[in-house]
Amino acid sequence: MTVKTAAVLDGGAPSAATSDTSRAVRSIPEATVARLATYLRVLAVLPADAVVSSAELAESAGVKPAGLRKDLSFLDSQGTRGVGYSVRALTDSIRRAIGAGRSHRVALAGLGNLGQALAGYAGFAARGLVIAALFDADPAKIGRRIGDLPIHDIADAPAVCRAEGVTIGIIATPEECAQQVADTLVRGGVRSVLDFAPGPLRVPPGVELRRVDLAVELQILAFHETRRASPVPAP
Amino acid sequence: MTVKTAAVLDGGAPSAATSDTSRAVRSIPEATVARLATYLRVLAVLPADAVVSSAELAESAGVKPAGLRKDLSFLDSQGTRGVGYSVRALTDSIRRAIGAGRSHRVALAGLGNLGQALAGYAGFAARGLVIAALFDADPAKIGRRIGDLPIHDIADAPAVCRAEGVTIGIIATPEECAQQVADTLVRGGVRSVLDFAPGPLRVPPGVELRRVDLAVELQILAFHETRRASPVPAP
DNA sequence: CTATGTGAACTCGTTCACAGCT
DNA sequence: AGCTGTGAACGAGTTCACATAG
Repeated sequence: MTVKTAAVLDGGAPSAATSDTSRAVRSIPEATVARLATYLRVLAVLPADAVVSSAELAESAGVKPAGLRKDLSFLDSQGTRGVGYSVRALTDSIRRAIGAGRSHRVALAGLGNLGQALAGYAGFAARGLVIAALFDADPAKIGRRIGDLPIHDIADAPAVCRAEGVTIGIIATPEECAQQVADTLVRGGVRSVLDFAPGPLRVPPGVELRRVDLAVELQILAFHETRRASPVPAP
Repeated sequence: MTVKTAAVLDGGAPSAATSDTSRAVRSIPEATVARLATYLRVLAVLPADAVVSSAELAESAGVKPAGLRKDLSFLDSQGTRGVGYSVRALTDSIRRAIGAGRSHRVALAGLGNLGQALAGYAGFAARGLVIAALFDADPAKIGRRIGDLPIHDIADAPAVCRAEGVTIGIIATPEECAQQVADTLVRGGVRSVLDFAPGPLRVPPGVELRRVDLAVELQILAFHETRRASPVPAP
């Protein structure tokens, strides 16, 4: 088998790159952050007072022991040599490093099937993510409620986001409105955006952008399928 | 701003790694494949008889010209020096390389909100992906139809998948059943799996696995938010 | 003697600069 | 002159081996 670290795609600005509000904090590699989140989930199902070895954790998380230790070396981790890691201590440590400590307020724009799936997604709260506002542009949806949150008109996003202290935005709208929605959210003070809409999206410097493109994911699988069909071009 | 190539997460087997049905085909880097898919989308909105420069395409796709050309260098691409790329020729070339040529049949397991969102997702057909079978374990859902496809009992997956010639499977079930569903699909001949369920998933060697973990994506944004809060530890 | 922590080699991917067509 | 194609430098991330602490 071949486990690949999922995908991606950048869709944002040309290069500008590293700029950011805070200066280049010499810190945890993004790839490591992703894995730390996974370790956190694995740790969650273990008794708080217990000790695990890197081998055990790695096994559960699907990575290699050495890699796991490398990841943990980025935090002020405190494993005990010859023994292992205290589940409680390690959990706290990762939480602190990753920001699962403080809670972040997120806005969700676009309440089609995908948006509703996201709205209903558990595991948000567990990770310190609080969905604080819902937006859509469809008059038929505006005003209705999902759970105990009302769906606001996307046009009101700037005001609502500020009022709710939202810093993270999720875009689950059709491709056409994605850019406009992003602009609106950013105007509301959103500094990190997770975009599910296909197509390029541009955000101002200082705003963090991540994309998940379903079509691209599938396309990559298709690629591997195709490759299977033609073992080797011609040696 | 900081555009990051999206995420990920492995969750699969420990290492086994590179093994695969076909021998290591010296071929296109995965990162490049992801971008090629994007270029394809950009190209789709251009007149077939037209010529674009790497600069123009790169601008639209959100990458740098040099990088784009590097990507294109992996295929038998034929740009004309001093001029640019023929939209038609380039499109065909990418299609062929990526496998958007032949059509792949995919099975979708789990028809909750996310599953339905996926089932309704356009852009599949456009990319040569055909949803050929739907599965769920909920008796209330089995037998109903979405579009013109009936929802089958996941237990029938092996038979149905083989009958339908399915090679790609999408798992949109709750975490608890993910592993079992994966096993079932694989038994039905599925060779590539896209997993949306959190938690680790193990597939046999030779089966390609990709994961999209919403919680992890969000967690990464939260991380950047947190980092923003503390500019620099203490110089 | 066990399991952690990490420097150093290595692999993969990105960036750049420029040579080569047209 | 203009834009493609790519070798070579660079950087990020992964793997490994081993020194180190309990």
